[in-house]
Amino acid sequence: MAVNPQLFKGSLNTIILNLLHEKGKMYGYEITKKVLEISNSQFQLTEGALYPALHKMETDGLLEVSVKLVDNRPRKYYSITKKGKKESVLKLKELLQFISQMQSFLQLKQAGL
Amino acid sequence: MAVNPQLFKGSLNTIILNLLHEKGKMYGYEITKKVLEISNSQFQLTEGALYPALHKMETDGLLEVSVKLVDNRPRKYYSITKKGKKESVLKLKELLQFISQMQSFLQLKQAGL
DNA sequence: CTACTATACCTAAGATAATTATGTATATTT
DNA sequence: AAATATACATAATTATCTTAGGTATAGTAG
Repeated sequence: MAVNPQLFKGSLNTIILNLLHEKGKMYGYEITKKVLEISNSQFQLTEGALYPALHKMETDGLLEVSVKLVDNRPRKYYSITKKGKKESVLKLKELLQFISQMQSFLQLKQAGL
Repeated sequence: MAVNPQLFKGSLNTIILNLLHEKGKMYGYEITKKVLEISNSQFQLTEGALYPALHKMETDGLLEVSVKLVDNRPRKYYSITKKGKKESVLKLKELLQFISQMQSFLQLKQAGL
């Protein structure tokens, strides 16, 4: 009973930013696994969606990268910048507003408006 | 303090279907005004988004149309089909799941996971 | 009586963002 | 030896929305 992935689309950056805000630093592959885990396998964040999103947020100055060599393979750790933290708080607010908005819409529906 | 319109994108059809499920029949212009009203002007559903969505749902058999002449102008009333009702219930479930999913994500965040 | 606003439909060009399908390469498990 | 997991990445396509425009009638404001 997976959640319609369409709904997550608008919240992708919000999820990533808040994860990084919380965890400090993570690398791409780790993020995909973590999101799968905390969503009980309901939100499969594909790499084709993730990597371009990470690159864009880096370009926008929300994230910064440090590369580390692990097992002879380079890993790109993303951490959140000051600007990114502001953005993550903002996006969290927006998400909460959206949720409350949709809930009141559904309540109106049940009230028979 | 308007809600980020990006978040509504994935819920456009859900909103339209549930409105029509509730109200019986509505026409396009009426839907834009109603959505603006019940969202306290926070979600401006543009016509460029609405009409293509209505046409697609009609093609998909979720909606059906009856044209009425009001003040010498044709109005296209959309009503929901049996198939559309099933879809609206499904989409409502998906939305509630998404909301609960995001809330548990935010709780995990506050718990410091 | 003219201009603006509201009503009511619509589409097309462009932007954005996701999916799907690949591609590369190493390490581990079967 | 083959398959899976790890770890990065991009390109083509598709979906969906914004922006901007178009048509037309009716009512209101100056």
